[in-house]
Amino acid sequence: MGASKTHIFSTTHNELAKIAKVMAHPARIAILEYISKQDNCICNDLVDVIGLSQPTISQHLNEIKKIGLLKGTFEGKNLCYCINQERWDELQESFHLFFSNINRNCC
Amino acid sequence: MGASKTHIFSTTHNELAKIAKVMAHPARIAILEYISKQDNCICNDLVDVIGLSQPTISQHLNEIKKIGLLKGTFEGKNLCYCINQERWDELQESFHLFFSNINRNCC
DNA sequence: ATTTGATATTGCAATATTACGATGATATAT
DNA sequence: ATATATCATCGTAATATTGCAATATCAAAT
Repeated sequence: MGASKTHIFSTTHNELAKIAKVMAHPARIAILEYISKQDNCICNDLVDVIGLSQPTISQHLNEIKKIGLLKGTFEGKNLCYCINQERWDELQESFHLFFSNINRNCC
Repeated sequence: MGASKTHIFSTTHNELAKIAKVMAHPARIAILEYISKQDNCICNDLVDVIGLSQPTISQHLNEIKKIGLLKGTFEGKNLCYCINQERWDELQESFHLFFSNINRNCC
């Protein structure tokens, strides 16, 4: 085994799990927080800020990119990206919905 | 490697990542949603509801328990647990804080 | 055209996760 | 006491994740 049985779960559950998975690493939390606090698009400096090797940062960025949290240009040297705020708000809403939907009558 | 370099990150980042990790599996999302919607504490039926084997469900429940999301008795047959609502609210607040803290002046 | 500066990709080793069968433990019913 | 029902633990196989060195790529400057 080792692979999740995604097919037995609903799309909603799989989607939220996928988002959570991206957030399930302190480096990616740190990267997201750093980018989200910038005034402008980011150029490099993440390797210095986070403290992991360049290939590792690159991989983490890719995971973040996969769920649509980054926007900008990713071409060669003119790369310049920042948080996709629309997507950011969507994720926030997903978590909000999940946590809001609780039966307060229990216990 | 294979292990996260948790020591180079802040407690806050590690904590949020740990919580996200628990939510990073559709089975655990489904389990949490199911329990959180119940009127009463849960007794069994999770194996039927989710569709994974009993040992697997047991493992997932343990992960959820580790971050304090369940309360109740876990002794033999008198087991009876439900969502720890205080903790639930804490986690909700953690995600809310993370997503709220974004610089809207960028792009 | 070559160098430079920066990110991406590949390949690999170490570790973690997911899943389940077999087994163990524990409480209740018979 | 024995059987039954239910959850926990162990052991193991399959797969995924993390991290980095080496290397490739790519755009701009020289």
